[in-house]
Amino acid sequence: MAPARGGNRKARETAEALKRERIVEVATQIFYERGFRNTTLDDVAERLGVTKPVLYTSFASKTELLAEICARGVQAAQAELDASLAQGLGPGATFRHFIPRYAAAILRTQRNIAINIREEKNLDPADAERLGALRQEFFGGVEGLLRACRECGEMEIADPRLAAFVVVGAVSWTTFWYNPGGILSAEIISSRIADVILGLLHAQ
Amino acid sequence: MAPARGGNRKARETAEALKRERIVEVATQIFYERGFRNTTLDDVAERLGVTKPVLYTSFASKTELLAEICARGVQAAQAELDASLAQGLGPGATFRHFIPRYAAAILRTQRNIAINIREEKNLDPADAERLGALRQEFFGGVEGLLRACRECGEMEIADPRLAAFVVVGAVSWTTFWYNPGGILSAEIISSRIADVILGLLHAQ
DNA sequence: ATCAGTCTTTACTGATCGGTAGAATTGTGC
DNA sequence: GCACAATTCTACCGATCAGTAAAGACTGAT
Repeated sequence: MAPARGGNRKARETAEALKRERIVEVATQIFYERGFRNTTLDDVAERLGVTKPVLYTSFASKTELLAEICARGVQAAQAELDASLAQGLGPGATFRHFIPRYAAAILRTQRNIAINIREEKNLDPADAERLGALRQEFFGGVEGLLRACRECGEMEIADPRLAAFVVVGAVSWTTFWYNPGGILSAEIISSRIADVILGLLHAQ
Repeated sequence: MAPARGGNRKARETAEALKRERIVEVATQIFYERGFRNTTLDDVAERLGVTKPVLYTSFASKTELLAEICARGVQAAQAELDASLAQGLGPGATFRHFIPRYAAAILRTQRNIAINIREEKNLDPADAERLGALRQEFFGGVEGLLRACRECGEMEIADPRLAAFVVVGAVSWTTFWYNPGGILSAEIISSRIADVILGLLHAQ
């Protein structure tokens, strides 16, 4: 019954990964509810049913935990962009494929996005720079896609950069009003937001 | 040369008002740069060339100062809405009058808006409620205006509430990318944003 | 049962900072 | 130039909390 040495190690690593995941999950919720600086690591540990030093076996510092939480939002958005680009469609079709999935990803990672926006000044400068670069990369991708749409004549876009700001802004802003327990489901909102944006760019 | 008793008192009150204004101005800048919790009142006092207790002659607490800063953003937006409504125009014309001025007001109070969004969790609960009510009032006004536009057949609006979210979101989001020192001036941005929004609602 | 290695807890430290009491200073009117 | 009021400064308190060291508990293998 006893697992071999290798298996044991693997089991420990899985356990560690699960623990890390639980910490991120709970911390995301509390940071979102009360704010980063109004939450102590004792609060996080308490809701996990453990004590503070346990957190330090998975994260080197409170800000490292914050950085991990922030990163997940941008990464989810970037993953949708990558997936849409990988479909091998033309610019317009790629954009139409992307938008509803992007909106859905933002609603899914709503708390991460909100924390990222709110707590940017509490990040370690190195992390802030890293995350800023990720955001830039994503934004550049959206802008590039819009520019491609314009160049092949599929959409009327006066200023691709401003258009990208409006698109990203309209989607990101849902973070501040979307209520998971409300009347409108995430599916309906992401689909309607997509309609609005595509209508805006005459891209339907 | 000596002012009368009444004049002296008035002078003192003006001085107090000016002092209060300077404190708000400087605190807005530093809170915006470093974040509320990363700024000490000693920092604010230092940049003003005074010491901490001086701040307490104008504000009862650090959070009261924060609340004042946050309130100014919403108030500026509300003032533009009120002014547009007071023109006595029809819904569509009122909306077209309002949008560019609203965008300009947000760019003008950019730092206040950003601080309001970021530091909401650091507000005193009573202040948070008060400011939330102000925001609600403003949002309700925009939603009502859009509903009126739809009802008199001036615009195609499927869901006035969602439309209000998109309008407020598109404008508010400028807070996070507008750079006062950048290429695009506030005038150009507010005018272009207005075009985008009005185009979106087929209201031009 | 016992031992070794791992994980968890208790208990503490050191630094930070909002807020304040009382001394010192400045300015004003006579 | 003096009395008196208003304002500002110096110096401190007390609470909070990230982070850690060292003791203790658990686990599985022998």
